[in-house]
Amino acid sequence: MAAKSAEQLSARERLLAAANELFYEEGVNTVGIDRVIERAGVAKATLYSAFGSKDELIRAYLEQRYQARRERTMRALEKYESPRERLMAVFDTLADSLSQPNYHGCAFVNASAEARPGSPIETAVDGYRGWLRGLLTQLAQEAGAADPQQLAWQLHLLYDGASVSARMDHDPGAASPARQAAEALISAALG
Amino acid sequence: MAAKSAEQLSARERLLAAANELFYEEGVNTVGIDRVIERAGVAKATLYSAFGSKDELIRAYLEQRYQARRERTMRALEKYESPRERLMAVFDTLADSLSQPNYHGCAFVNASAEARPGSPIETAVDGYRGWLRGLLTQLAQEAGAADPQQLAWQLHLLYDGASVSARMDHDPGAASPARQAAEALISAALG
DNA sequence: CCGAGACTAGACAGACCGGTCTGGTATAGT
DNA sequence: ACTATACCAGACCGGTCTGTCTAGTCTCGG
Repeated sequence: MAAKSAEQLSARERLLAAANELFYEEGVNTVGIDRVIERAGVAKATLYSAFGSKDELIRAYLEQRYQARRERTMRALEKYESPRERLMAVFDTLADSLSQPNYHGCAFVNASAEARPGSPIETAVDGYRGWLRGLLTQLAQEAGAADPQQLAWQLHLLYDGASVSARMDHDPGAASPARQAAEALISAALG
Repeated sequence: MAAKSAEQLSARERLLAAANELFYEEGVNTVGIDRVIERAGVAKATLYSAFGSKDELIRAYLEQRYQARRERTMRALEKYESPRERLMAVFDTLADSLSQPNYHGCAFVNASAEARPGSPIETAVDGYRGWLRGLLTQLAQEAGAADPQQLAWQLHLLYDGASVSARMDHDPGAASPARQAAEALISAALG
């Protein structure tokens, strides 16, 4: 459970950590294999025995971010009882992410923009988006929305829009209008 | 005024057309100079005498798309009188774009995800986003919103979110929930 | 007729790409 | 003590990248 100290991380874990930093900050295409292994302090052969290809390393990097986001979001949900509060908790978690100093946009949007069609990247992206949409839909239904799928889609648009705006407009407060809009849309959908 | 036939387009125009197709469909980093000049039927030296660098070609490509979108949007606005209808016309134009068969996401979001910080790409992106935000703010103000900047920001989030969703969820109808949400937010902001 | 400007074709440079392979070391299980 | 495993360092391969440069063609104004 406790975090391992840097020296005792396995080669695979160090590779994933290095990939997470470099791919997220500079883009999956810009960053070459050599920079990843250099930061991880790992031999090139080790990377290829662990992941098989760069595409698979990228997929593992996205999968890791997906799991981390899911856990963070679910942990925030647990603090509330009502579906409506739980919906807003999703946007609270988003606000936390967007206001972090090294925020560089949604990793999935960025990776998808660089991905070749049919690459394993798209699989990871679909998984992440499917989970978030499903979560929003379920909460919208529990809240009693007349059309839960429609409300979930609208909230998903706000979620994505805030991620885009935070990066492209250099404004870490983009989650605030998203949150207010979400409140208004939820109220309208329940009335 | 009339479109020139393909043969009498200047080398610069043919380069911009080729860049528009290739960069938009496959990404600005993935597509190399050689593919652009091959499609344009132009020598490499001509590209570099006309644009100076690949980055500048990308900037010109984005600038061209920005102008095209601005003209299309403004033309749609002119058909309406009331600020509220004019706001919705912005989303009508968006719906047209998203439902085109070769839609590959917002060119500015995609290019920005691939851009190195400080590259001329960011200048073009800022110009585009500043124009759209300004337009939305002005219309929101004319419509009588209590907080025009807040409403404009919210609508901008929906606009971006729909672009992202159309591409990443493979759903060209993403403008529809954006439009409905925009209606609800505008009503709430005027009430 | 002459020369300037715009253009084409393509070789070339230097860097970097993803990926493979060899060779050597350190450690742990039996 | 032997061996399997995991790992590191780095050479190497074929290919691609942006950008430069040479050399030759075509057109048009004066």
